[in-house]
Amino acid sequence: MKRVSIKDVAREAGVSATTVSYVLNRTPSETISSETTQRVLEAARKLNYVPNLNARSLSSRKSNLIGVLIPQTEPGKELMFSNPFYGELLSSIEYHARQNGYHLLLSGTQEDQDYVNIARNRGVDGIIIVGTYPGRNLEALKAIDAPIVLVDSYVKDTSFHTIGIEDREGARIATEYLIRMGHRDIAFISGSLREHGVNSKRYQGYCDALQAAGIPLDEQAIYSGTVDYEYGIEAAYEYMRRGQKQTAAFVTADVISMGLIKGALEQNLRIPEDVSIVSFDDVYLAQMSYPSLTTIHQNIPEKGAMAVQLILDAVQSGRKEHTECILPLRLIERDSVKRRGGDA
Amino acid sequence: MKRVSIKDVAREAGVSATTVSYVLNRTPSETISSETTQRVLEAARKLNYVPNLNARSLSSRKSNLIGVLIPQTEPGKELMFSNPFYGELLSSIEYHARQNGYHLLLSGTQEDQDYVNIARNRGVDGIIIVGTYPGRNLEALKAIDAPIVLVDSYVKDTSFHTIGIEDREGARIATEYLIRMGHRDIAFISGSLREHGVNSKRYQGYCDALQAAGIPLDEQAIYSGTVDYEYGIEAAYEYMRRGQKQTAAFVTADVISMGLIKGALEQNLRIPEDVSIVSFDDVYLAQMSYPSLTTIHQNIPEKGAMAVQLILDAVQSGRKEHTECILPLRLIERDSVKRRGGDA
DNA sequence: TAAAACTACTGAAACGTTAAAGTGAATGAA
DNA sequence: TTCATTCACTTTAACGTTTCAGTAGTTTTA
Repeated sequence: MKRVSIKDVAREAGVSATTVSYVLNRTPSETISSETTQRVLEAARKLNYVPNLNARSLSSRKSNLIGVLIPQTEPGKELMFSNPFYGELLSSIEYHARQNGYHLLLSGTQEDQDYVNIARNRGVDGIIIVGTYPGRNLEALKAIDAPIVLVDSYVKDTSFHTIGIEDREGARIATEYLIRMGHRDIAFISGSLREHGVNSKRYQGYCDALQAAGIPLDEQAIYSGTVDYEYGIEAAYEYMRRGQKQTAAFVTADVISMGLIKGALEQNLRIPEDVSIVSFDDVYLAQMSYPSLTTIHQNIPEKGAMAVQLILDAVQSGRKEHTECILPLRLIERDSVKRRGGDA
Repeated sequence: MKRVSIKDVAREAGVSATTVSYVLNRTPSETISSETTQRVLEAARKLNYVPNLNARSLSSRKSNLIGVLIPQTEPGKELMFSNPFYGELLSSIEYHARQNGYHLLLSGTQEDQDYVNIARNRGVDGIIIVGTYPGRNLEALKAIDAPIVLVDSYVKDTSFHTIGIEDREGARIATEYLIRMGHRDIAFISGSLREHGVNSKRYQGYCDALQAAGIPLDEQAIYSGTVDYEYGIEAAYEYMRRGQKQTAAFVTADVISMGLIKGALEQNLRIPEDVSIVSFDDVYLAQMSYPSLTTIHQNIPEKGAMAVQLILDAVQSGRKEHTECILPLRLIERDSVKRRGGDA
C-alpha cells in the first residue's frame, strides 16, 4: 500500500493541498465552504489518509510529543522498573498525555548524558524527567527551549518546573509515628543519598523527628543502598550483622520494605513483632505484602497527571514562569507496625 | 537559543549542507577528505549541532522509532500497568531498543482503534503490540508497511511476526503438578477468555491435564475476570460463595494470585494449607508474596529483547517472511503449594 | 595522449506538511 | 460608480534533512 499524502487527497478532491490542510485542521482564520469541506473529508476518508505528524511537526514546530525520561536504577541492570513506582507514574503520564492528544517518547536514563538530545532531536513539545537527573550538565538541559518538568528532584532552578511532595515532612511524620508507637531505636533505610535527591530530604525529616523527641542520632542505624528488592534483603542481613539494635525502621521505598520483610523472614525475624516498618510511596504493592505495609501514601496517578498538565499549560500559554507543585501526603496504617511497651 | 540546522554547520565549515550530511552519516559511497571531515566535525561541535530526526525521517523514510502498544486492562481504569508483567516487558523493550539506537513511541491501548495510526502518523520503523490487539480491524493493521510484532497473541496471520510461549503446555504442566501433589479439585482462575488471547490457551492446557488424569471438568471450578489484584480478591470471595470445593487453583497471572492470597487471608483461609496455588508469569512480585508463589516462569526480559530483535532484523533485511518465536517455560517451586493426602 | 575512472565535492529536488501572502470574484459601502 | 471588504480559495516558500545527479579536477589505464 502506497503512502498517501495530502497531495493525493487534494487531487482526489480537486482542490489545493493547502485547502485540504485547512479543512483537516479547521484553521480558524480560514473560511472554507461547507461544500468543499465535505468533498475534502470524503476524499480523505476514501483514500484512508492519515497526516504525517513528522512532517507537520517540521513545518509547524509542534510535535504533540512529550519526552519522558525515567531512571534505570542501576547501570547494566536492565530492569528500569525495579521500582514499581516508576511504572505506576509512567502509566498515569501515558494516560493523561493520550487523553490530550499527545504521544510519549520514552527513554530510560543511565549514567551518561546523551538523552538531552532526545528532546532536541525529535522536537518534543515538553520533557518530563523523573528522579534526579543523572546527566552531567544541567546547562545543556536548560538550553532546550521546550518546557521541562522535573519530578521528584530538588534541583532548584527556575528554568524548570517541578513536581514533588513534602519529602522531609513525610519522613518526619513516619518517624514520629514510630516514636509515638513506643520505638526509640529506629533504623533509616534508603537508596542512595545523592544530592538533589528525595532521599536526602527524607533523611533530614528522619533526623528532625529524632531530634524533636530527644533521641540521639546513631550512625549504625543508617542503611543506604539501592532502591530495589535485593537491597531490602541485604539490609535485613546487615541489620543482623550490626547486632539487631533497632526495633523499627523507616524505609524510604516500598520495594525496599518488601525485600526487608523477605530478608527478615529468612532469618526468622518477625515483622512487625521484632521489627516495625513504616515505608514510603504506597505503590500498589504495599497492600499486597504480608504483613501489608504501613506507609506514607503519595498520590502517584495525580503526580503523573500534574506532570502532563504542567507541560500542557506551558505549551499553550507559552509562559516561561517557573511553577512548583507540591502534592499532599498522608500516613496509611496497615499491619507492619507494632506498638511497643506500655509506656508510650 | 536558536535552533541550529545543518545549514549553519555548513556555513561555519565553508562547505555545502550535503557535505555535512555525508560527513555526519559517514555515507559509505561518498569520499570526503579527512581535512574537510575534521572541519565539519569541528563546526558541528562548536555550534552544538544535533540533527533533527523528524526531518531526517521525512527524507530518508527511516525514523529509528519503535511504536509500542500496551493494553490498558480496563477502560476507564488508568493504570496501564495493573499487571506488572507489562512494566517488566516494557522495561526490557526500552533497554534493548535504546542499545540499538532506537527510541520508543509509547501508547496504551483501549477499546477503540485509533492507535493504528500512531504508526503511520509518526512513521515508526516497527511496531510491537503486546497482548490481544484490541482494535477492531486487523485489516488496517495489515495495511501498515512497517514490521509488526505481536507479543502474546494467537492471531495467526503471516503479515505479523509473533512472540509467545507455550501457553497451553505451561498450563498443562502447572495443572499436572497440582495433580501430582495430590489435588483433584482444581480451580482455574484467569482474566477474560477472549479469542486469540493467551488465557484461552491456558484454559486448554488446564483441560488437557485434567483429562489425562481422568478428572472430569467442573464448570463451577472456572473463574474468569480481569487481570488484576482486585479480581484475585474477588475470586477468593466467590470461591467461598461457591462452597469451597477446590483444594487448589491454577491461576493464569501472578497479580491475580496476589489478590487471591489477600482475599483468602481476609476470610481466614490459609495458603497453601487450605488452597494450593500454581501461578503463571513469574513477575518480580512472585517471590515477594507471602507465601511466595510457585509459578510457571517465563523469561520476560528475553521476551522484550526478542521483540526488539525481530523488528531490527525485519528492518535491516527488508524481508517480509513471517517469523514465529516461542520461548521456553519452566515451573518454579516456591511456597504456595502443599502436598495433599498420602496417596499421591 | 586521449579516454576512462576516480576523488571530492556541490546543487537541486524531494520527503509531507503548514504559514504567509496573494488572487480573483462577489458583495457592500459611500 | 468606484473603492473597500469579504469570501474561498491558490501559490509560494519554508521546516531540516537526504538522495540523486551532476561537475570540475586529478589520476589511472591502454
